[in-house]
Order: sequence, then C-alpha cells, then structure tokens
Amino acid sequence: MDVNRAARCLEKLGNPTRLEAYRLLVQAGPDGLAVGELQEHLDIPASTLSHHMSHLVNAGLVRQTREGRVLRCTPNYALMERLVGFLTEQCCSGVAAPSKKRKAG
Amino acid sequence: MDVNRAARCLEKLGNPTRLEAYRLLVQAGPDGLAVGELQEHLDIPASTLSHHMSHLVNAGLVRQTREGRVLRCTPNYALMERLVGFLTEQCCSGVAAPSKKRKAG
DNA sequence: TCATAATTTCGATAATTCTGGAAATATCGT
DNA sequence: ACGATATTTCCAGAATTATCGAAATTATGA
Repeated sequence: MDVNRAARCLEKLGNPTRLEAYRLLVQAGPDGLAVGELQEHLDIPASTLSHHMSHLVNAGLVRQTREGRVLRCTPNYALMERLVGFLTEQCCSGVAAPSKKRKAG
Repeated sequence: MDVNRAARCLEKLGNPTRLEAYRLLVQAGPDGLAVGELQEHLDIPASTLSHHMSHLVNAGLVRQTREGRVLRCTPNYALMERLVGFLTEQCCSGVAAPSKKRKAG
C-alpha cells in the first residue's frame, strides 16, 4: 500500500454516497448486497449508483459477482484493512499498534 | 464521528498532495512543520499549498499556530484516530479490535 | 518607514466529478 | 422469440475541485 494507492482508496470512500454504500455492504454480512438492494437503501437513480459502484470496484474496494440477473457486491476487507494499516502506521502518532509489518520491518 | 464527518475527512485525505502533506506532518514529530517547510518537501506553488492546507484545517485534520512570520502546522491525531476507529468499526469485518468504544458501548 | 520574508486571498482557467435520463446489454421464464 | 427485470453504458449538463500568478496581508528587523 503506497501513498498513491491509499489516496485513491480514500478519495473513493470520501464521497458520502459511496461510503454509505460500502458501510451497507459490510453491515449486510458475508453475502453483501445486490446492486438493486443497495439502490433501495440509498434511494438514488440506478445509473448514478452504477457510476459510484464502478468507482469502488475500480479502486478494488468492492467486488462484484453476477448471479443470474443480479450483481452481488461484496466489500474487499483485505484492502480495507491494508488501508487502515496504512493510516495507522503512516498517519497516526506511532503510539499504538506497531505490530504486523511486512515491508522493511 | 458520523458518516458525513468521516466522508469529509476521507475526501480531504483522498488527494495525493494533501495525504503526503499530512504524512509529512506526522513524520516530522511533535512540532510538525511550517507551511514553508511543507512547500520545500512538496515542491508546489505557495498558493496551491495554501489552498490544500486550508482544506485540511477546515476538516479539522490539521491545526495551525502562528509563530512570528511562520505558520506551524500540526496533525490532529485525535481526529485521525477517530477516523480510523470509524473505519475499523463500521467498514471492517468485525473480527479485529472490538476494544475501546465510547458511544453506546 | 522601508525592505524582506511567509503566507493568504483574489481572480481566472482547466480539469474532474457528480448526476441522471435514455438507450443498450444481459439474463431469466414462458 | 417475447416480455420483464437488473444493471450498465452513452451522453450531456451542472457543480465542484485543482491549479497558480499576481496582489494583498502579516510580521520582523534595521
């Protein structure tokens, strides 16, 4: 996770609609949610939501798998955890969580 | 830390120049850096940097104190930690770090 | 007061992002 | 094939953000 990758993830999560969408996916549990289910919760036009989701998918934060007519979305926890790790290690005071380092530890 | 506050912080950190600036402040230690010192590191025009810094200050992520002609910038660790807490609690799988809760614990 | 330094504000342009209707695509059941 | 459903892609306009030179502001020291 370099600074540019982190910035890209943060940028995508920095939109209220997208952050809420991601949060909904996490809350929904292991199966995530279909795009249409997200749309019901978020109450925005389908095309707008589709654009937002493609941002998240492109950044790698969300994965989509087709199930018949439905596109199921699941959060990429591993990437989110790497992002949180980046913030903790690079942007916090250094007092907490010095564990688990892979690069140049 | 509600979802909109979190989104605002993430949005501000989601710009590569601003994320790098914040990181430099953290790395610099307790005294942070003057705007001019940031400018040397980032190598961008003063007015551009000033705009970026005002984003961070407005979001509460950075604090500025005047020391003579110099404006010293320091990161707001407390807010960053609340942001990381938000992501950990609301956007991660729930497997890790269930400790330290203040609201409705 | 003058010159210098540090930084912001002004003003303007370029670039990007957000939004959403309409049309297209993909899949299913009959 | 047809009709319905789920979702994306196309297209365009509105809104926001990024950039930065020039001018203004704030502070220092002689």
